[in-house]
Amino acid sequence: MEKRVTSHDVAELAGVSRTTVSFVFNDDKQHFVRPETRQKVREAAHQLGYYPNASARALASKQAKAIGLIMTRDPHYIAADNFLPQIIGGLLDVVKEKQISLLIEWVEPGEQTHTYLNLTQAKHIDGMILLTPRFDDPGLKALEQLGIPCVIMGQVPGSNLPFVDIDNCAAAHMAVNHLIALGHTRIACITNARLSYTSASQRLQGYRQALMDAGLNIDENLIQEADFDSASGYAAMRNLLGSGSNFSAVFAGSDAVALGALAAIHEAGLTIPGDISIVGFDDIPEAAHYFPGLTSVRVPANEIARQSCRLLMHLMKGEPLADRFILLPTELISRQSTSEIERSRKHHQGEKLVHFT
Amino acid sequence: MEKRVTSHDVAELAGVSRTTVSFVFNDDKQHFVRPETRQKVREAAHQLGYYPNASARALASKQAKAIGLIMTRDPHYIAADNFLPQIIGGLLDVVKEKQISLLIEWVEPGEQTHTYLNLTQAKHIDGMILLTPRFDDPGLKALEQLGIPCVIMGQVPGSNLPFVDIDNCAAAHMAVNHLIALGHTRIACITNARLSYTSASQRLQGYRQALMDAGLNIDENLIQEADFDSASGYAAMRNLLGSGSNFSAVFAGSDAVALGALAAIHEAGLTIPGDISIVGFDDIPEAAHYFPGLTSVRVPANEIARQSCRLLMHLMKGEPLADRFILLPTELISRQSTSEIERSRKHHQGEKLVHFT
DNA sequence: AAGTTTCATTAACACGCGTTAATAGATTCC
DNA sequence: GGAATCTATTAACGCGTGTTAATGAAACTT
Repeated sequence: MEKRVTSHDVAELAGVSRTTVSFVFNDDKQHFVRPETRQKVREAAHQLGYYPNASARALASKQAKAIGLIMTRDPHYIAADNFLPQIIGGLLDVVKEKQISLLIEWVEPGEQTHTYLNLTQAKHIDGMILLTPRFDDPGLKALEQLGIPCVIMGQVPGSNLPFVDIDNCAAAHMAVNHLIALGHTRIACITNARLSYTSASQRLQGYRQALMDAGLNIDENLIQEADFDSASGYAAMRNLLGSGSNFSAVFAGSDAVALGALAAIHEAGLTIPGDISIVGFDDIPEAAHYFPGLTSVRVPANEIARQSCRLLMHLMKGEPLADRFILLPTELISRQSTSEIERSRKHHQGEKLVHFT
Repeated sequence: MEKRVTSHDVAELAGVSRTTVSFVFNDDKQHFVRPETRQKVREAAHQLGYYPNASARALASKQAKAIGLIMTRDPHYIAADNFLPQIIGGLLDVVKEKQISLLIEWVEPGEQTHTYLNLTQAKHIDGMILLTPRFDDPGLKALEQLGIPCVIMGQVPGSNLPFVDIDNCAAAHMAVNHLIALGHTRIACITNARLSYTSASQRLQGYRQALMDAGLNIDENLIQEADFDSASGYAAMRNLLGSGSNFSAVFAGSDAVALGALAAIHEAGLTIPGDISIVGFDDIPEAAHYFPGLTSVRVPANEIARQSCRLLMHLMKGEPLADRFILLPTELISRQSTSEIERSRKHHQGEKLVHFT
C-alpha cells in the first residue's frame, strides 16, 4: 500500500509551507505568491503526482464542489426517458467548465424530504436540480424554507423555487392550433404522463385551451392518459381507435408516446396523415426519422439543462438573480405526419358521427 | 446562518460520547452498544435533525462511498445515446440499495489518464465504471497498474480489466445469420459507430464472420460507418442506395442507426421488408413501435449495468471474484422488418448484378 | 534613519468524523 | 475475596485540507 501524496509532501519538496501550496492550488486572489514560487510548487506537485483530496477540501472549505441531479420518477420511467441523455449532456457541459462534479440520484416517493435534506445537509452536494417534479412533492417546501440552492426543471404551482422550463401550455396550444389550422375539428389527446406530473397536466391544459379558443367543444372521450413510454402510447391509441369515437388528428404529449400511437395507427391499417394527422412533443432527434416524419414541438432540452445549471451556480454563490423564472422558447417543427384534412375524410367523419354517437 | 448539527451535539443531548454516536450510526459490529443507549442516540439525532457529514466521514474512513460512471464519448454522442437511461436506471438501483452515490462524468479524449487518476486519487470516488471505452484509451493501463477498482462496460482488447458485456461478435453473427437463413445473400452493414469504438468493430467482425461461414463473399462497398445517431444511419443508407450496389437486406449496428436507415428506405419509395429487410441491434423499447416493427438483437442493458455495479462493489471490498469477465446472453427478437427474400426480388437482383458489377 | 506601507510566507487552528487503545464497571471463576 | 473475563463506553489521535492572524522582509515615505 503506497502512501498517498499530501500537500505536506509537495510543500516539503518545493521548500515552502503547506499554506503556500494551498494558495497556489486555489489561486487565492488575496495572497499573492511569487510566480517562481508558484512554479516550484506546480513542478513538485506534478513530480509527486499530487491530487488534492476532495473530502478534506470539502470539509475545510464547506463546499462540496458538486451538484446533484435529482429525479423523482420510478426507475422504470427513468429508463424510458428519451430526454435524459440530452439533459445530462447539457449539465455535463457546464459542470465540466466549472470544475465541479455531477451526482445523480433518484428518490422514492415518500422519501423526498429526507433525501433532499440528507444530500444538502450532509454536504454531499452544494445544490440540486430537480427533474420533473410532481405536484405532491412535500420536500419542496423544506427546500424553500431552508434556502437550499435548488432549481427546478419544470414547474410546480404553489412553489416559489426558481425554475427553468418551457411554456408547456402555450407550446401545446401552438401544436393543437397547427392541427386546427389544417382544418381538423375532432382532435384527440394522449398525455405524456399521468397528470400528477406537471408537464403532463400543463400540456393537456394547452390542448383544452386551444380547442376552446377555436370554439370547438372538448370531448373527454378523446383524452387518454399515457405513461412515458411508447408502449403506453400504443395502448392509448388502441383505446381511442377501439372506442368508436371519431377523430382526424391527435396531439401526443411526447414523441415517445407519439411513436407508440403511430404504430397503433399503422396496425389498424390507417394512413398518416391521410386518415389521421399526429403531432408530437419534444422533437427528440429520432422524430425526424419516424415514419412518417413526426411534426413535433421542439424543446431545447440541452439549453434547459445548461440554463438550470447556470442558475444554480448563481444561487450557490449567493449572487442576485436576473430571473428566478426562465421560460425558454419552443418551436413547431412541421414534418409529414400532419396535413390538411381531406374532403373525403371529412365526409367519412360525418358518416361516422351519425354512426357512433 | 444556523450552526450545523454535529455528532458532538447529538452526543451531548443523548448524554454519551461522540464515539458512541459514531458506533450507533455505523452500527459497528465490534463494539456493542446497549439497545437503550442506541435508542437514546437515535432519538437525539432525530430531534436535532442530524445528518452525518459526508466529507468528514470520507476523510476519516478513507472511503468516498461513491462510484463514478465515466463516459469517453463526445457530449454529442452522449445526447444521442438511447441506452443511457437504461444504464443509469440499472446503476441507480444497485447504488441505492448499497447506500452509495453515483457520480457521472465525461472525459475528453487526451485527458483520460489525468481524469481517472484525479477521480480516484482525490477520492471523489472509490471505483469506476467505464462506459463504451475506446481502443486507444491510454488511461486504462494506468488503472490496471495502480489496481484501481474499475469495471468496463464493453471490452477492450489488450486490457485485463474486468468487464461486463455481451458477445457483440456472436450476437451480430446471429443477426446476420437470421438474414441469411431468410435467403438473403447480398447483405449490407451499417456500423453503430466509428470503428475505434470496440462494440462497433466487434459487431462488424460478427457480420463478416457470418458471411464467410455461409460461403458468401464480402463486398466492402456494402459496409458503411455510421456515428451513433439516427441521422448518421440515414446518411449511410442514402449512400448505399445511391451507390448502385444492390442488396436485399441490411444489418444495422444499433437501433438508432437502423431507424435512420428505415427513413431513407421509405424515402426512396422502397418497401420493408418487401424490397429490403433490416435488422437492428440493442432492441431499445421503441424498436417494437418503429415502422415496420424492427427485428433486433436484445441487449440486456439494465442487467449489464447491474452486474457491472455488483462486480465493482466486490472489487472495492477486495473480495475475490467469481468471474472477472462476464458475457451476458443476447436474443434475436424477430419482428416485421425482416422476411424471406422474394423470388421476384431475387431475379431483380440478378439483373441488377449484371447491370452494376 | 526611523516609520510606514506592501509583499510573500507561515504557524496554528478548525472542519466533523472514524477508530484504536484504554478505562471503569459488571460478571464470572477458582 | 481477589484475579480474570467480559461489556459498555470514552479519551485522544489522525484524516488532508482551507483560512486567519501574525511574521519577516523589502520597498517606499517623510
